[in-house]
Order: sequence, then structure tokens, then C-alpha cells
Amino acid sequence: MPKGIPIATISRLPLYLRALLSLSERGVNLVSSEELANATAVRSTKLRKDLSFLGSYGVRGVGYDVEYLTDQISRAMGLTQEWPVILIGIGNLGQALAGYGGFSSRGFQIKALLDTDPAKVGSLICDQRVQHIDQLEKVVAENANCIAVLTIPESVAQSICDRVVRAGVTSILNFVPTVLQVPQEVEIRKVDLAIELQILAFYEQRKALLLTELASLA
Amino acid sequence: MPKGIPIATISRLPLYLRALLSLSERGVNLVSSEELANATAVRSTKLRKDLSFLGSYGVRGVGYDVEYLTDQISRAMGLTQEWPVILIGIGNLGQALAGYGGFSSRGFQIKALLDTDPAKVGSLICDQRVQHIDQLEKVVAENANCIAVLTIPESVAQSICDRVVRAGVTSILNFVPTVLQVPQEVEIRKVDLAIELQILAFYEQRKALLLTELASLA
DNA sequence: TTCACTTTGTTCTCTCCTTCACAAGAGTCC
DNA sequence: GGACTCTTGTGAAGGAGAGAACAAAGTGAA
Repeated sequence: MPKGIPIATISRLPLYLRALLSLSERGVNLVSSEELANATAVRSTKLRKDLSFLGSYGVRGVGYDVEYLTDQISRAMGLTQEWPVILIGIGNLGQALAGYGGFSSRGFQIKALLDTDPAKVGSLICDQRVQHIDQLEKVVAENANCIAVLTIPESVAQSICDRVVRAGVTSILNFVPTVLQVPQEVEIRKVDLAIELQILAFYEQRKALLLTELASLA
Repeated sequence: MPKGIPIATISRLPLYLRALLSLSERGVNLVSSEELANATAVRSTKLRKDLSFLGSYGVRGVGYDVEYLTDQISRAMGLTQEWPVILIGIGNLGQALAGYGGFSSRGFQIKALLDTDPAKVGSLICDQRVQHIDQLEKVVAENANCIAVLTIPESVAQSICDRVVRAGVTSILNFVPTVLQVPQEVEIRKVDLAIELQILAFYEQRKALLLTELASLA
């Protein structure tokens, strides 16, 4: 495998993967870069360059074999195996994620639900029993290379994050709207649901501003 | 206001805003670029450059007035007003978003919950009555410049998206893992919860590969 | 006032990513 | 088999963003 896959490419590979799976379900087994690019809203030239970082898996004049390309991207992204996921914080969002089909369908298995609230511990969410956070170390030990998903209140985020790191987790997906401090070797990614809305608000406002500007010019 | 704020800057402004609000709550009313940068996990030089696109709101040798800077960023991002939000698709994720405090606290008001399922229509979610999707056009008309949030099944995503656009919505936040086709004047942003996990899986796998490589060298 | 110190705002360079242009390979038709 | 068509893969140019370095501007003390 070539070593230096650009980060920008990495973040687009899942997109291609999903489009390929969709094509495969519809019985398509050959696709051109142009078609695949349309399905993923990128330029075909960018798509081809992205794929070229993985190797030469296409056939000139023909296109890409859907099955084969799917395998190659999966392999490159480490998605040929199932990844265990631990969900910490079973509030509104945590429950929704526990029931989100998009995880399991793409190779992520939710192995444990953890919370501190005694009222929640023991209850059943989507066929999973909620466990007390004290089980964290045990759960992490049982699930090698697991990914922790944090949907906890902001006030306890850093302390629980520290504990998660101490337990040996090196990949964290953070839904809490705070910057969490982690050691360098721990990979942490953040999803902030409100930020996207704020960006939309910016564009919406800009549209409104442009309109009033045009009006004042006329 | 200067016109050309880079996209990368736009997407970081909400970060600064949140850090500033947090500082303000703690009674801090003066902050240096270094401190604010630490709170948002960016370099201070990047932060200053970002802010310089909005104008010169700092005082050399002193820092930034928290209150004033908050106002300026809010104004630049169009967050001095409340933005109406319409939530379409009241499944797991939709319900979680309806109850997500991070929206209202940052100036987004959920004005309507829409669904097609007769079993859901009429029920009460977080003090909001779920309405039938047929009310869409009426709701959009009542809420000028509203933002639509889609948390609907993939199979109906494009058709409902078309209908939302036809009703006059020009800003859409899409949680459905599909690429939606919209006219050029409609701004659409996508959040894919599984993609972030896939990116983490990639890094996790790369770590594992590096370890085995090291082992084979030794 | 003058000097030392602090912190901002901006210019410049370098890196990374995107896009264009085109060569190279594979299939097809005559 | 040769010409033609189609589509991939890549080298090179162009652009956007990050980081370093520095100039400008304010504060405070002597």
C-alpha cells in the first residue's frame, strides 16, 4: 500500500464507498469515474486522483469494477474488519446513535452503552443493556482497538475523556461542544451539530444582504 | 463589512464564538489571541488572521474585549437574529435533535416537527406537536428564511428535498447519507455520522499497521 | 518624554489541494 | 491489423490556507 494518502482524500473515500455500495445493490458492476463522481458530488478528475493514491484499479476505456473497487477502498480504510464502538452518555443523542442503522451497516458494532445515571443503568436501549460507567475499563479491555463515542454533558466531558484515555482507548468521536485535551497519540474527531447550522445561517444572511444591496442600487 | 471571508475561516468562527460565550459566563471580559486559541485548539496566529478578516477589533498590547468580539463575530455570521428551523423526519435522530439544547442556546428555534407517519403526527415531542408533512408549505410560508433539517429515510430523501426546495427553503442541513440534488441557489450541508467513524477506523488501522511493521523490523 | 514590554495585524513563504491538460492503455469497428 | 473512441492515470500549473516573521500600536514605568 502506498503510504502518503492525503487527509482530504481519506475523508472522501467513505463517500465513494457508500456510492459504490448503492450501485452494487442496484446490480451495477461497472462504473466510470464520471458516473461515480456525479453520485458523490465531486469532480471526476478529483475522484480519479483520489483513487490513484490507492493504486491503479481501473481499466482505461472501460471504468472501474464496482466490486473490486469497493474491496480496495475498504481495505485501504481498514473497513474489512468490524470495529467495536462504545457509546458513553445515553441521553437524547446517545439513544439516537444507539439506534442509528448507519453504524452497523458500515461495519461498526456498538458493543456497550455506558452512563452514570442510576435511572438509566440496567435499562434496555435497542437490545443493549445500559451499563454503569464503572464498567468502562472492563469493556475497553474486552474490545481491543475500540472507538469511544462521547455524548455526555459538557460539564463532565474532560474528566470522562481522561478516564477513557486512561483505559486505553486511542480513537474518540466527540459530540460534546467542547475542545477536549488528549495525548498526542489519541486520535479525536469532533462533530458539532450546531456549527453546521451556524454556517448555513451565515450563507442565508449573506444572501439577504446581497438582495438589499441590489435593491439599494436600483 | 469586508466581503471575502475564506470558507475555512467561516467554519472556525462558531468555534471562537462558543469559547467566547464560555469565557463571558465565567466573568472574563478580556482575552488575548493566545488564550482564545488555546480554548479552541487552533494556533494563535491563525486565530488572529481569521479575526482580521472581520476587521480590527483587538487592542495591541491588551487583547480582545470578550463582549465586543462576541458581538462582532455574531454580526458577521448573521447570528444576531433568531433563525427558524424546521425538522423533517421524526425518527430516532429527529427526536434527539428536537431535544438538543445546543440549537436553542445558539439562536436556532425549532418551529415545526414534520413527519408522514400517522402514528407520529399529533404526538408531543419536547413540547412540540408533530405535524403532517402536508403542512410543509404553510410552515415554510410562516417562517421566512427558515432552515430545513432532514432526518428522513434515504428512500424518500430526494423527493422530500425537492418538495422542501419548491416550498421556498434555501438552506438545508442533511443528515441522510445520500447526495441530494438541489438548485444552485440552495445551500445544502451534509452531516454523516458514520463517515467520522470511518476516518477514525482508518487511523486506528494505520496505527496497527505501523506496529506490525516495527515488529517485523525488529 | 522615553524606553521597555506586550500583543495585535499583516506580509511573505511554503505546503497542500484542486483543476487542467494530455499521454497512455484498452476495447471496437471496419 | 489499423484507425478510432473511450476512459484512466498523472504531471504541471494555479489557488487556497497555514505558519513564521515582523512591523505597528498600545500600556506602563522610570
